[in-house]
Amino acid sequence: MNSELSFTEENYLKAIYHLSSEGSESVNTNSLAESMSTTPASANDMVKRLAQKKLIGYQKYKGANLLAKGKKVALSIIRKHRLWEVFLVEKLEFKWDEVHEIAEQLEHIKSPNLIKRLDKFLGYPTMDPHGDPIPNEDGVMKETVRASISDVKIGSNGIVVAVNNDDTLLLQHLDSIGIKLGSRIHILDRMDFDGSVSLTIDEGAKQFISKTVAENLMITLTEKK
Amino acid sequence: MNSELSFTEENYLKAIYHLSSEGSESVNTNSLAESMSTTPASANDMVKRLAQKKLIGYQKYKGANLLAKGKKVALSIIRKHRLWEVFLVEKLEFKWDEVHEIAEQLEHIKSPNLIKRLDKFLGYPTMDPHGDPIPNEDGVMKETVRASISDVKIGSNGIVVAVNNDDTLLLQHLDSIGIKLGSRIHILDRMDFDGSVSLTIDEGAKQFISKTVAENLMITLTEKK
DNA sequence: ATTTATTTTTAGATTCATCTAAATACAATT
DNA sequence: AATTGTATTTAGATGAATCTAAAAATAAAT
Repeated sequence: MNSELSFTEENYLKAIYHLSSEGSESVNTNSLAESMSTTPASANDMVKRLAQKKLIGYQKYKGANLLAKGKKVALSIIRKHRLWEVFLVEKLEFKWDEVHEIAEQLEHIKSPNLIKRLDKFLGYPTMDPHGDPIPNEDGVMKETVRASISDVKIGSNGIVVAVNNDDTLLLQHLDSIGIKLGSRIHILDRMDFDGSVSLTIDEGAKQFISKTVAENLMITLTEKK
Repeated sequence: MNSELSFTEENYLKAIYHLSSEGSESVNTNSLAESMSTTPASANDMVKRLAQKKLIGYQKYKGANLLAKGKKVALSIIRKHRLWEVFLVEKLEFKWDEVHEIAEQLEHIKSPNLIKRLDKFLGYPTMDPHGDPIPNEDGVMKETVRASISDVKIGSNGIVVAVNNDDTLLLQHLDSIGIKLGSRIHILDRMDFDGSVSLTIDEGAKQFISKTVAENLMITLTEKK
């Protein structure tokens, strides 16, 4: 009858949410296992457990999908993760590429009041330092219209709102060339032969970024500069 | 070779520290079990594991005592616990009787940097909201000279620095009669027949507290008012 | 429609933290 | 020194969360 979930259970729910974009489509065992850095057998064990607790739907060989209860949990974990990231960056002066793994731990702290008060203390932010939206208490978040730099038209202007990757090396590379959340981007050109992109950052000098970097950089489109 | 300790292991080390006042004397199985709200058998299992990891000294039937490594861990957990309590009270505006169980979770967050930055953010406090000293990075803490109100001479003045008890009812009672950390106390009299004490709080009107309350209230003695 | 390859599931083990119940050691008294 | 009582330890089980290795089901390709 203990409804407290383990850290692992919470992490699986979060992974299913992320893998199924909004928690609707069903997630197959192998990709879940990969996302959790574990074996398909372990993922399958966990899926059965979560299904028994009515947090996810699951039928043999058909994959897993979040049920209402499970989606609620996933969104609350994501909310906590992102609020803690804001705290770490804005209050403790961490760089935005250092906060992910600490937030992975903090997101599991259980307290009915803590997150409410943290949210207030931070001034009710709607985005985390990576530009991802923070769900409100009911799990609702404003989705921003965003696109990868590799998909956007030449001549577009936008603001960096997310990096689709937690790889520390990539994040540090971006830092070194001066790209951070909130940076204003103007797309100058895209090279057909290797997919690299030339652009300006905050109205600065022309720079090149590789196809891989372009693919992982998400911007929201803006009209002009 | 994984040196990461589980939450439970950390909690046992902390309990041994508290039970052996400074981690020197040895702690017997039964009191450790009681302090961890578990059975002597479980405590004994854990003691064997911690001894194998060279965190505590242990010989059959002789009890457990912290070794240098274990004491360091215990003090670092206590440091984290108390810093988080300061954060919760001073920044998130929790009352000081609400923070213990949240800090019990936060104290296990692992990050080489987090506590350093939190400490700085809080202005390097030396005491937690309950008046307990916060160990520095090397595990050193300034011990304040303190005494229970039930032991102190009539006519003494002091400042409330700690409550030797986490019982929520007691903490709420203190709150309701206006006693909090930092309150200035003047001892007027002690009744022999029931051990109750009359005193003033922050130069206010004369009040009575029961023997039990007096025993649990620790003050540091000050010269005058 | 078979065969082959991939994905998914099961079966059986392992480790951690716990338990109950029983055995053993130590301490205290007669 | 034998007895009684208490503290401590062991033995054996249990439930998570994991693993490897093997079996079964589904999907893809000839």
